[in-house]
Amino acid sequence: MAQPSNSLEALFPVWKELDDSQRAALSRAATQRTVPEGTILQNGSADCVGLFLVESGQLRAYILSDEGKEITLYRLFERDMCLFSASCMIASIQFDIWVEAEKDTRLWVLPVSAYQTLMKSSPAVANYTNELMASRFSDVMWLMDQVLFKSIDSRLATFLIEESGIEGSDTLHITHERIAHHLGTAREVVTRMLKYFQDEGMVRLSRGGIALLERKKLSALIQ
Amino acid sequence: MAQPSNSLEALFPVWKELDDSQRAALSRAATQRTVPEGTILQNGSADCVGLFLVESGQLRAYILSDEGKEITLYRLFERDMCLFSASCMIASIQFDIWVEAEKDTRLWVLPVSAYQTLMKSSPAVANYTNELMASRFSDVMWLMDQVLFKSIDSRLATFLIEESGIEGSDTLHITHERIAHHLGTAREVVTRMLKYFQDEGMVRLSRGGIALLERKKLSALIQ
DNA sequence: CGTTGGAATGTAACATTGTCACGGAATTGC
DNA sequence: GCAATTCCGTGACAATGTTACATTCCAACG
Repeated sequence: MAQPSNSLEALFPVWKELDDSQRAALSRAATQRTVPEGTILQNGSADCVGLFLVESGQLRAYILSDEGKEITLYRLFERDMCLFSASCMIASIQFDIWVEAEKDTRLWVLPVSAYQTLMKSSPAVANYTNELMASRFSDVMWLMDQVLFKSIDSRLATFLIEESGIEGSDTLHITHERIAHHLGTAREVVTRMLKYFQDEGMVRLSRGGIALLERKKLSALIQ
Repeated sequence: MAQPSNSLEALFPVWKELDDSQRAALSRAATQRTVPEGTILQNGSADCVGLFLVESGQLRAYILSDEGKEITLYRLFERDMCLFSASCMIASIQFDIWVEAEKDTRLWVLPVSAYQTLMKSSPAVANYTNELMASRFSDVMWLMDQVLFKSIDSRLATFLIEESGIEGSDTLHITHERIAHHLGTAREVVTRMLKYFQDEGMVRLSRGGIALLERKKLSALIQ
């Protein structure tokens, strides 16, 4: 059977540090999964399937309040690995994260038991996991900085520019509500600020769409 | 020479997983330090002395904005270890943390190089470091939840009760400004809310002091 | 002792952001 | 075409943050 273009071997950075039996065990345990956009891959602490290794597509990790407010913590792209879908693997993790597919996504699932065995026996895997967690930690600290120290106009401008980079286009197809969920604010606040951006000529709004007209002016808003 | 009551052996949980040469190397590298209340042990990314292992006293980790706003991320007590004073050890850490002594504190300093050698060679140490990072990550996620989803009265009530637990007293000796720095808000906001608490009979205020009068009423504010 | 300087607190006015309650417009599914 | 749903616009108000001071308390000093 033909290997897919992005094999486990190519995606998992510490593969080269593993010995033959470890490689065999991981290959045996790993499975592939393809999910359509919108799929909730992880809801809070509910399940603990294993680590997700993104082969293609895009995931979004976020937290959710009792009242339904949400904020995006970080996003995962090709080659990124999602630790928190396996939070039961690490006893000290005491919070609930949600993960959804932002695009149709193909991913490897590495079961907790197999990965845990690797971590216990291989310092390389344990240290890689460490770096991975530190990387997500850094993402969340960046977000903390944004939430605490930046104003909404700055944060919205940052988001629009970032998003246009991800999509590779000056026109974003996204609703105000989705933006609000990314930023952890209310839809009305986004609408209000976008309207101001439009009045200033920085964007052109349409239903479900935002065209960036003046990147320089938007960038100037970023503190 | 007499060992201090809290030896490295007693404080470092994975000591028992180390072999003799590892123990010897760590003992040789570790130094002790005693710092008075108010000492800044770590400022941003400036230095990278090593891991702090608290023997006695109390530390506070926080972030600081350009404009001088700050918020407490978590606190460290006896037996806790501070990873981020050694952030250079983990390449993926991309944020700046400040650490100050909230009380006179006695701590061990484990130099980065020695600890890194341990992590590379011992899965136990690497996995312990993992748990440690996950634990701090959880602290920060709790804070994120507070900042995003809770109101100020709830957060202040939570802080007062928590603080009285730490101090073991119903009377706190702390200024409004220090509380504001813990909560990541402005001094005036704390003053305003405390005045409300006092009007409701929940606390009695004095210069530099807050007496908790009605814990039940305070607890009821916590969402 | 009185004085004085700094730290801590009080407070009013205003700006920004979040919440609530709508209504209207655009799109989708019959 | 029509109904239902999604998305957006908007005004009023609440909560929190900011600015700019005034006032009070305390400790140190002469």
